[in-house]
Amino acid sequence: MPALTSKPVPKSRLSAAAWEQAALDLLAESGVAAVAVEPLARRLGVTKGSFYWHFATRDALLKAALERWERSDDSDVLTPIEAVSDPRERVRELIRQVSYRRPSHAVFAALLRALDQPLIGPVIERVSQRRIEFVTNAFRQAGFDDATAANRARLAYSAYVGFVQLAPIAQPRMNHDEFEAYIRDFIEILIPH
Amino acid sequence: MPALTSKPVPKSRLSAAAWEQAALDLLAESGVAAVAVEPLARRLGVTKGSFYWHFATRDALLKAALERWERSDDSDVLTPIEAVSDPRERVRELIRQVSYRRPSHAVFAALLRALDQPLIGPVIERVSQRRIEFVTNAFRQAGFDDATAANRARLAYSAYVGFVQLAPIAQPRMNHDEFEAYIRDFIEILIPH
DNA sequence: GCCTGTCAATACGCATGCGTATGGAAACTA
DNA sequence: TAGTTTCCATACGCATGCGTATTGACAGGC
Repeated sequence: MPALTSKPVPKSRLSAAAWEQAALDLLAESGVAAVAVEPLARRLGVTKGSFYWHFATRDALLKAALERWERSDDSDVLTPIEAVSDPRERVRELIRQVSYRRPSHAVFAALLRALDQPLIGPVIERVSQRRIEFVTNAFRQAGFDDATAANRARLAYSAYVGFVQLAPIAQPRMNHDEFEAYIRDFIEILIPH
Repeated sequence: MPALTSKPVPKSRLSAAAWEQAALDLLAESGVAAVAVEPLARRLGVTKGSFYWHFATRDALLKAALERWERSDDSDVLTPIEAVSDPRERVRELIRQVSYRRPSHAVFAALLRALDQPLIGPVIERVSQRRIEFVTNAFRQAGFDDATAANRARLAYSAYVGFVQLAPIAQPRMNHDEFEAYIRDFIEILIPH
């Protein structure tokens, strides 16, 4: 039974894309600092001799992986939700996405904790900008004036970021009903009536 | 001119408290990972031979420093604000404290980014619990029922945490007036009228 | 003035991480 | 089948961080 931690067996030979995906998986699980060459290689069942054929440096891998994530995050999360016409329902759906903690959100949470690093900061900055604009538009369509919509969007996004950070240590661990009630209040507070 | 980064000159001989304070300073500036024995010793103008006389291990220092911070954070931030009688004004004052980014908040922001570490998680957990209770009480006094007060407090605290995290990369860097307007909306949204 | 306890310097061993160099095996190509 | 390209293993050098061991300097108590 060869199962140390995950999958220490190389299917065949590796591609750069495989390294990038593995980096994102590890990133989501254990944070940016854990994305190191040797551990990744062990996980893929090879040695770092392989890695340095595909990438010049560790930062190059990180950069490529982040670009991959940023692309997929946009098209997987925001774009589908844009189809929802009612702005209240759209925001509700956005929040619901978060609660289900898809892999993309785990990556986001991990990146938030490494905002200070030069490779990470700009990514979060761009993603945040787009998301806040997305929510601002929803609020405008819900009838708020521009300034109010912007501030409510900032508040909503900050609350989202804070929630993502605090969720793993949430005190008595909210159950499903409590969470639904919280979301109801969340929406009601941000978009009254 | 012996000034490399800060103060590489030992006043005399060091105490454990001096190490703890230096650890908190470095923590606030560069995060938990930066709190390493040799860099700290350099900063204090000694070598690690000194450190291991005062502390058995690096984690022991971190633990002591965190206890020190947790104590002072309670008495410096929450307790003084409890004196403010009007709940709206109390929350407003709490938020204002954050905006001025006192050292204690820089420590908090750094700790948030290391929530996964076993020494950090419980500290943030306790501090968050107390703060959320504090805000929940304010909302109750403002006339909300228990469940609503709790959810609004969660939302407010999440927004606070998110704001602290995002502030360093805030897009066009809010100016003072914009920030004041944001705070006004923040209060208005959370405690209408 | 000695002696003991307090604080610190130096030197070491060990681990982990990055990146390089070089050689080998497997796969594709001609 | 011979040769080239692609992918990977092994071994090394270097840096940083933790913790230990040993020795030294300087204080105060006697």
